Amino acid sequence: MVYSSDATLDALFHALADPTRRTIIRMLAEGPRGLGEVSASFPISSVAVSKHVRTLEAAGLVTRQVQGRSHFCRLEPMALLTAHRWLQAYEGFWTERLDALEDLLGEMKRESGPP
Amino acid sequence: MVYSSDATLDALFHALADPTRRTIIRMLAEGPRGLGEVSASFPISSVAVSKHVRTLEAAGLVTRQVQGRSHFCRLEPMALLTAHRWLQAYEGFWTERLDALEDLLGEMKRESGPP
DNA sequence: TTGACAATAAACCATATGGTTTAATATAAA
DNA sequence: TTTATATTAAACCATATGGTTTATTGTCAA
Repeated sequence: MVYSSDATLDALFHALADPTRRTIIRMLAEGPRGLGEVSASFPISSVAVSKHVRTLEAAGLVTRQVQGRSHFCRLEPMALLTAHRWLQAYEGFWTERLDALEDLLGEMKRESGPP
Repeated sequence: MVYSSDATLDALFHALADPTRRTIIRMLAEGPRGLGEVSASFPISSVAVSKHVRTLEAAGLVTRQVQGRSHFCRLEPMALLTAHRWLQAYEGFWTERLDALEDLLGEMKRESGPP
């Protein structure tokens, strides 16, 4: 198992905790975009969007390629894997609950049963 | 597909973005604990821990059962499923990358090949 | 060379966050 | 009935956050 430091997870989950940043991620999942284009799709200032992108970069979720005066942003999905792995450690707990729920539903069906 | 509101994801990822709160989660994954016991295992004040637990409750990650003057906390793993599902939407992206990496490694092995 | 344009830096603001200490509240035990 | 215990409420503090507006900086185009 690969462990990620607290600081990494802090930055990662913090980056994901903002709706604007999650929207940027969804946007970049469709392909790399210029910062200008990203910025234009939000009702906040380009300065604010720029900061959000920096936060995403700090979390390793986005990388940037500068070309003249345009900056291109690319999603780094491997960073999401880190969060996914953290959650996977608890996967057993919810599947357990889902299974219990399924069993319960099965019983209810049998009880109200086929006439 | 079940969608979770922005506010839900905000609260959830924010709750996960703090190392103390993640430790509380790990602790409660072993079974329900009294708030006192949880509190005692951190170097911060019980008031601070209490606030963290409230944050976890707000995110739906923990529920509390009051028994006299003791409060018992229980992990609610289904809340984690919400975060997991959000991440799953991007699962394809990183598996793609992992596959590419695997292919590359395979090629390198073949090239340095069996003599 | 002179503007226009894309992006950041700096300064600023209101609010949120994570922590503290000191009441206050409710329950258990003496 | 006191007194001790478990927890929260309130007030406070330093710093972080998400936003703004106004310089700056660097690059492309006229």
